[in-house]
Amino acid sequence: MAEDLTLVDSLVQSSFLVQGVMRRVAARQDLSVIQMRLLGILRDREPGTLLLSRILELDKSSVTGLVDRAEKRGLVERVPDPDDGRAVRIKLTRGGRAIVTKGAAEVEAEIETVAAGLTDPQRRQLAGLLSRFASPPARPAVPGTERSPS
Amino acid sequence: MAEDLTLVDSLVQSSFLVQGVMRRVAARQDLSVIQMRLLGILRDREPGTLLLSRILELDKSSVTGLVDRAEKRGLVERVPDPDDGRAVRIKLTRGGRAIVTKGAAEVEAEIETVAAGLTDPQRRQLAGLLSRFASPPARPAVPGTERSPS
DNA sequence: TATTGTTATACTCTATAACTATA
DNA sequence: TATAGTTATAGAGTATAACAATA
Repeated sequence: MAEDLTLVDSLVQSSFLVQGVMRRVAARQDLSVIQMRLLGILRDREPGTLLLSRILELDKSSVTGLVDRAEKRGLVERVPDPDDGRAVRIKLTRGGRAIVTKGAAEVEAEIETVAAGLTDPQRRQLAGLLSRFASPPARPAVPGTERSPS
Repeated sequence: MAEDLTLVDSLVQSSFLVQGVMRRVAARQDLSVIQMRLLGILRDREPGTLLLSRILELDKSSVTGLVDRAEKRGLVERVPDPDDGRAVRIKLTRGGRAIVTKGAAEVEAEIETVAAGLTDPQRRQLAGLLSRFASPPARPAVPGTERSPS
């Protein structure tokens, strides 16, 4: 069983599978995937609204709302940018960091479970191939794009 | 460059990449990913509201709204189920089929572009590994789960 | 003038609870 | 009683357009 899918089909189906895992993990903290992804991005950065909108590929006004809701729940905070009076820096609170750390660990664990059928060499191979796929060398992308909650 | 990510990281990142492709392709038809996914599911089935809700992992009332909007745009239609007076069958219209066919081709083309850096054997290998990942043999899932617009 | 960010508005997506109709 | 589906409601997520403040 499980006759091989095409490359595209297998990528599309696994993307839904992974998104489903993230959705269930985020839901446990009463968060959406996009909220968890926001927290994931903030783990190693303090971007402004505009940069966040480029990373997430959302309109800046959508980011304002996203950050509003996260801030209301005490997960992130806005601090004034010392170098630019117009700008803010958005950063994780301690509570936000705790939640994203836990969420990342749970996503990791659940995906590892799904991948349990693969041997170690197969896992390394898959990781290597996907790395090249997910980060093509010649990609004129936005700096910092596609860093995600893991 | 592109030092290898962990298996989980590469899966998460590629899932965002693929979802981004689908979002842009669907947006060209002024559709969301979930609407395009709905059309994709209907390509080879005429499920009822309840079965659709299990496939999409949404509440049945969410499916009602989803189908309402698709029907209003002439992409799907509800026909009475001949075997059950309570049920409906949701099916693609001709226009809906045209759109999903085009969308699937575009997703295919865009993902192929991203995968252009891989050799043929690498592509086969990746497809094979992902197939086993995306459809683990021992998965007590809902029948029909995770079929997507491609 | 251009950039950073927010606000106002409208629509889609989603879940919960309550309901109707049929089995 | 149970099942299939819809409706009412509320909230999150998103984009567009217009705005304020700073560069």
